[in-house]
Amino acid sequence: MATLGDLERAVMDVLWSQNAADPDESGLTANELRDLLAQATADGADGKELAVTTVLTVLSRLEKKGLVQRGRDIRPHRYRAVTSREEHTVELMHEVLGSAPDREAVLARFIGTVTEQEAEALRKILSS
Amino acid sequence: MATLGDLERAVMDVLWSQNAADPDESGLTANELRDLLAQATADGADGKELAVTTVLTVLSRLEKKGLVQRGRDIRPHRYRAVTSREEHTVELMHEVLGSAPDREAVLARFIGTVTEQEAEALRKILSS
DNA sequence: CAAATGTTCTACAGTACGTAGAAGATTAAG
DNA sequence: CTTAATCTTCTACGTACTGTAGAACATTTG
Repeated sequence: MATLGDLERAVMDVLWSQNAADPDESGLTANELRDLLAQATADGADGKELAVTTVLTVLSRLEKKGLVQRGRDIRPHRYRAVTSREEHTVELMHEVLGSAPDREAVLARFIGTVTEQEAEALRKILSS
Repeated sequence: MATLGDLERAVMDVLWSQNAADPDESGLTANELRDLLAQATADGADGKELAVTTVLTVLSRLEKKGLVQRGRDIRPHRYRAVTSREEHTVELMHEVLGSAPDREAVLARFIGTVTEQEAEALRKILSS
């Protein structure tokens, strides 16, 4: 599938948060994204403003990778994540799992490594 | 963690198969590996012999990534996978899962996507 | 229309990976 | 032990991906 770089990942994180907070939102513009990115990284120590073109380049690449959709009709284009973060994560997990010849063996081991709380949650889900 | 290239992956596959077939084996030499790789790809259409140095370079990189261990004491060095393919896959799944803020949500969705047979296996494992 | 704002093109540096030759190290053969 | 065969390390190069952004083109607004 698609392996993401640090910045690409950061952009997706912003888009995913946005989507989760306001599912009906039409998306973010490159400028809004740049500001949100600066904020997000400001927590740590970075907090630098990227050039808008940088953000746009990344967005184009993410679009090509199928992770981002852009509204081309309206003019400041608006970008949003195609899938939720959870869906994306599940896809990745499947991709990883699919690379193993013995899926069940992997699953068995995998289960052994999750927390008891998570195991409990899984039991519930599986019994329904 | 470590993302593997095509050749790196192919090498790991050979090492993992070897390990599975003969756990007490001391490993493979670069030359043996090269031959096995040629065989493996020969099934498809490739089947070309790589230069031994190519294999050695890849092995060094895999060693640096912590996926391969080499016997330096004996002289044709012998290489083997540090972990089993299953363990490795589980690690990757965890890595992916860990990148999500809501692990349980991801797990829930994930479960919904496995086959019924696998779900059954999971139930068994979780109930023990 | 001119100015402001937004988008696309092009570009470059850094890193990862596939690929392997050249040179140095070690073992085997005579 | 000296030479030949074998093995390992160093160095290198092309390609692809990513972060980064300026230059040029397009669109909207005043």
